[in-house]
Amino acid sequence: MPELPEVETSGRGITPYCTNQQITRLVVRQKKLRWPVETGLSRKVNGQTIHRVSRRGKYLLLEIDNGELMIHLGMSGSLRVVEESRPIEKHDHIDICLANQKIIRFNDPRRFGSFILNRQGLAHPLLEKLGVEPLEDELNPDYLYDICKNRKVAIKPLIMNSHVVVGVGNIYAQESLFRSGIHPTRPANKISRQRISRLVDEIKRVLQEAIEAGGSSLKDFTSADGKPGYFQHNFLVYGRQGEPCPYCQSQLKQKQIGQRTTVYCGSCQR
DNA sequence: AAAGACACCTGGGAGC
DNA sequence: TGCTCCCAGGTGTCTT
Repeated sequence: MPELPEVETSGRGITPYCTNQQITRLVVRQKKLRWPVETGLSRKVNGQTIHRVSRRGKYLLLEIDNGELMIHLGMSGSLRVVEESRPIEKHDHIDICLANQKIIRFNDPRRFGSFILNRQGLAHPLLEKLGVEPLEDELNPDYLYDICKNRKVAIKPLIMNSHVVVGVGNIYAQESLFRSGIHPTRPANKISRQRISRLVDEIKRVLQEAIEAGGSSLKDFTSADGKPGYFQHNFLVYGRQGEPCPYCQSQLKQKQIGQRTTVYCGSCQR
């Protein structure tokens, strides 16, 4: 399940192989992704050079001559660097073939991902309304508290709202709320500035730790066997319903909040 | 404007 | 073993 740390790690993983490389061919085997892959995409990017890899939210941006390839991994997508000889596997939907004989291969079983040629830069409809980057200074206590004080919605869906802050998915929302001792259903406007400040710190910390863990577990992005493998992080509450709270030992609870499963500690989180 | 429901899709696990 | 059912997850879009 690619959350921001996996996206960041994927970007770093492919960067050394594709930066300043010419695209010799683009192969689309499956057009039906989250949005249909643009007709003639292959022709449009053929011969262009990838100048830079960056990230906005969970979108990876591969800057090319006349725009950028905007890749979203959805919930099950992955990118791998493979040799040309590597057999095509199930759900290998798109190949970016490069002049250095490497292929950036996009695999996505659930096809919630997307592969878009963006000619509008940050004005693209999918980018223009995105909230702040969690690891930048723009996510700070002032910013988040200002938003929270006017909202009655539960804090968990609020921090998962990509128009507020990008890159906080279900897993890291649960982890950061647990670490900051805030109950996931607490209305956003009923949380003190001090506690919001703590939450901001924990969001940054949990994401940063996961990126560092990913960087070490993914050092070879061309690894022969298996997928790049989303790193196993030591989650404190995610997926641990019924287990004892790591802080107070009381049994962790599970609840649907905004159609998303949420695990939390009823005594540590208020 | 805010909040909630819903859709998209497949693999994997549970229950029969 | 095989079938059916349900769930996970991100996020855009529609409805209230």
